[in-house]
Amino acid sequence: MTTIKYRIDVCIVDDHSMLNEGLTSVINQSSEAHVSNTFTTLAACRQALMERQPDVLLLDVSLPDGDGIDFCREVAADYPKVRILAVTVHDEYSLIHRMLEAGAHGYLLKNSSGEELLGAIVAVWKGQKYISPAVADILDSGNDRKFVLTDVEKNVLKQICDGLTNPEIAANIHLSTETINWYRKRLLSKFNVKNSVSLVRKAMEEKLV
Amino acid sequence: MTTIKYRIDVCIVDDHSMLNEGLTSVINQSSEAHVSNTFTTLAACRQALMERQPDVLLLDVSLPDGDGIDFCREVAADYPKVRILAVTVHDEYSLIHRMLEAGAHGYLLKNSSGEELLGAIVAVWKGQKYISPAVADILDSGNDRKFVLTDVEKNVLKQICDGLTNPEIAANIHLSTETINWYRKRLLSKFNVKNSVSLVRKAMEEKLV
DNA sequence: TGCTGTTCCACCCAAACAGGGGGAAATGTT
DNA sequence: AACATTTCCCCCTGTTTGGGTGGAACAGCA
Repeated sequence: MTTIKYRIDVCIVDDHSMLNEGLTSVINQSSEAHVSNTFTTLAACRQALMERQPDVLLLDVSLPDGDGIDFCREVAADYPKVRILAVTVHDEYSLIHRMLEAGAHGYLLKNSSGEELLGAIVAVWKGQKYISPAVADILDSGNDRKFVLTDVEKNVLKQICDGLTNPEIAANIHLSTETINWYRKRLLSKFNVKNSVSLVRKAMEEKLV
Repeated sequence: MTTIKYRIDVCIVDDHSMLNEGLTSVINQSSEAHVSNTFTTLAACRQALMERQPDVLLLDVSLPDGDGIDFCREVAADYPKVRILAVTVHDEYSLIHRMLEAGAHGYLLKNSSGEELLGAIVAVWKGQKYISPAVADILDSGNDRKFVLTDVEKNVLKQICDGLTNPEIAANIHLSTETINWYRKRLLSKFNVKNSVSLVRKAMEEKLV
């Protein structure tokens, strides 16, 4: 048995305090890392980061407080030495992609084992990227059928999902009703569906809303 | 310090093994209960129940294997002595209502503390119902605006959500297109929305799909 | 400079949707 | 038996949608 020189300093941001307590307990039982703090809101975490930065930040995607993706970008910019490991239930291509693009150093699903979590913490701490196998599969398979949308298309899609009609959307973004109708049809074609209802379902399933 | 006579036997069914391990660790550190087994699928749990029944079963709603609600009904029928405590992230009125109706003895959100969890385990073990305060609020506030749908309405709603048109649905359940159209309009009115897209969104948000 | 792609707008047209009306048969309740 | 409720069907109306086709303005790029 080797002597431990250093235990990685970990903070957790997740609104499910059950998971917070559970993960803390699991991590603290290990010899590689220990949890110095847990938060259930982004605000609390942001506050604490100003005082003190952990080595690794475990970050959920959906917080009551705001968006884990934006927060990830924020932390990566303000505290580049903090390694960010996304820990979430969301296995949608779009979310994983955006999270990694926002500067996350690893992405783990909550159905991973505690063992894998510890391995991931060590890996990102060492400066490696850690993508769990299941997530890597999703990234690969999603690569061919990823939905590339222009800004206007995203905007129109969002408003369609909110139940707005072509004339209403047209009024909102100062375009012709016919143009909006054209975008709607392009979206139907890109998502390979035949009506707006299916479009909305698919967009929601892919978490593009 | 009092002497402990008995520790409540707890099993956990949740597909997020991180939470499983975490909860196990939290519960086992307490003096009131201990975890005898954890499962990530309903099938595994069903198998184990035939051999041995715990005092309390912690049950998630969404399992990869099937529906936590149906499973709850099944366990309540086959093993009436097993107390079921729902532990989930879902805070929608419809789900809570159906879970309790299916025979759950308690309902806890995953953002509850470990302390509250232990209290809940003890409470349901004693034969009490445990509804966490946040959940009780939802049940109360949801009582007035609950959506009561007839069987046909539910059927039509489901097919609308799948993107089927009036003629298609009419063909499926052997009714006139006009009748389906009438049901659609009744749904719009019941959900207080003005088009099918909004209807689908609301139904999905309320987890009625 | 020409090429390619994106964005925007237009027109036709059939189908589907949404709002309003009325009405009949079956079922259940009292 | 009288009553309400549920379920089912039909009509009319205007709006919205979805499937085509076509074309102009503008960008980036070779």
